[in-house]
Amino acid sequence: MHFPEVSPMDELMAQRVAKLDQLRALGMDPYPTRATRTHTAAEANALVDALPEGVSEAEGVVAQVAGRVVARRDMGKATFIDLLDGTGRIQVLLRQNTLAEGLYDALKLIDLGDFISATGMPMRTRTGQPTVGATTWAMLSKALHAPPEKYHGLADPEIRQRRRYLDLLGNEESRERFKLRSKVVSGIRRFLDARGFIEVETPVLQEAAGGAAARPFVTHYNALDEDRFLRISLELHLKRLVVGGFEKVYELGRIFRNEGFGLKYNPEFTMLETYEAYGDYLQVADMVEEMVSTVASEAIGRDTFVFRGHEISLARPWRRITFHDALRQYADLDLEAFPTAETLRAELERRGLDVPPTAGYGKLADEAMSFYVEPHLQNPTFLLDYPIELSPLAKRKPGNPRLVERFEVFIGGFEAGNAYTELNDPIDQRERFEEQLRLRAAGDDEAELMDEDFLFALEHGMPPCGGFGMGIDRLIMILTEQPTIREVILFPQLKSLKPDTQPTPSDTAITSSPAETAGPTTPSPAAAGEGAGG
RNA sequence: GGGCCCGUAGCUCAGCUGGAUAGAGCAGUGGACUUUUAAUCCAUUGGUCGAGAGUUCGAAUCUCUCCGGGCCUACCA
Repeated sequence: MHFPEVSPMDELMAQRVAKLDQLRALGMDPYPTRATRTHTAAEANALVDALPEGVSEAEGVVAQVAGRVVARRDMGKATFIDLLDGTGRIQVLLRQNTLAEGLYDALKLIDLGDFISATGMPMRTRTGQPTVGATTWAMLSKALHAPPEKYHGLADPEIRQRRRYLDLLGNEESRERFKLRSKVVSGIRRFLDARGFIEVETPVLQEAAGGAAARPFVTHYNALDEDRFLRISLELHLKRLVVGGFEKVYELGRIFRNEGFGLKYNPEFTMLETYEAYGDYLQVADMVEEMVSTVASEAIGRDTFVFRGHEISLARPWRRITFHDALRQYADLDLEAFPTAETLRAELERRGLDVPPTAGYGKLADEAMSFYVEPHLQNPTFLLDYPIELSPLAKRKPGNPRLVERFEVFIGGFEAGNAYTELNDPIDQRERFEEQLRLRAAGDDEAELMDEDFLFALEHGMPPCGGFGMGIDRLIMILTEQPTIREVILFPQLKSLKPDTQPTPSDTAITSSPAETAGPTTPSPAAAGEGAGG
């Protein structure tokens, strides 16, 4: 195994713990209650960069910076320390002749990973590096473990994902990637808000999880002594809101699907769903094109990406092709020649595809699409007009009762989004649910369940409506050019650690003499913490 | 579930066709150095080589079992 246990008090940690006492002996609290800073690293750097040509000191300016000690170069009577804060790095120069008595010697109590503050004049060193020429410094928080190796960083993917804090504090690319994710998400919100959408929140815990073909997680509600299901989609509640009169709604939230995890799957993932009254799936397609290309350009500054070896352009317009035409083009398969589940199954088996025994017509067509078509769809492509069997919540296509007005959008060879002209005929919707129940009875445990309240809502009338759903994580994968979903989720699902490898608290028990400031031990744990401050 | 691969110091990794006391860099400790930036230089601490069993005069190295993990595949619109 390559996963380090939380070590018992090893030698390195013992040395750091001993420094706690040494700091206290010098009158320095290793964990002071609060800190002050006047400048972020970025502000301090900018201040120096703004100095006129030939001027190397910001005379009269006193800047206090704070951050984690990420590098240290000890030159004898001068020491350079690099601090990392949320805005970047700032170098601090500490010299024996500019620090108060004893403060220079106390530098040996600073280790990599500690948080300190340093105060002094912003300046430029001989080599041009913006630097705070410190006249004093203070410990803000002492770290008891060494940070990851400074040059190679933390490389083990498991530790990087399981202990993301170590990845983030050691690997700048990782920090940048998650900042980018945040910019994309806020960009999506800005885009939708600007178009008059309102953001809403709907229940995660549901009596029946519907709106998608997936198995839910089950949990137990103690107060009612009933099971609840974690939502697998946002759809049915958002459409209730359209019935209620909200014309443009979206929700950006976590959904949960009880399935395995892998390169592009995580059991909990972030979904965007939008519903627009008086819209249809073609209007939604226009909006999606605009939203994704706009957000990519704004958040990342470009609209071409290299994803899994393919160059992908998000520039508009995006290609549009029907589901049937795509199968004709990439598989030389004409679905109209195989109109029943039996004939289609026979054809796919003749071609050597391994299809699940319970698959109905829709599932079979989808299998063929996944196998033959999906890998070719690198640049954004809308696949239009799906078989009705695959889409129990979408409205029929006028003139062709076997198709629905639906698209899935593919980018980088996988599905990134899904949209319908929403089915608003309550009678038709009831029949579709009944068909789903038949599929379920035939062994498809991902088929939709009847949702009587949703039907009751539709029976009150829902305006024509275009709806859309997009897996945000997959979009982020493309925009950050990451081949795995785990690299774009801060804390991805991982196998649980077996008990004998789990850190045990007693292993990390630390003994050092109590701080002068420490009060008597509170006898009741319930009385501790939380109440103070404010 | 199937296939391939990995586990050596706190971190990043060598060593693996069996050979003596298991190495390097970083981090740590001690020392030199008042403008460095992967600082440099000198010295030095630290390892039950994932665990167990076996083969052998001798195992980090070969075999088996187990533990933990990764990748691919399968499952998963």
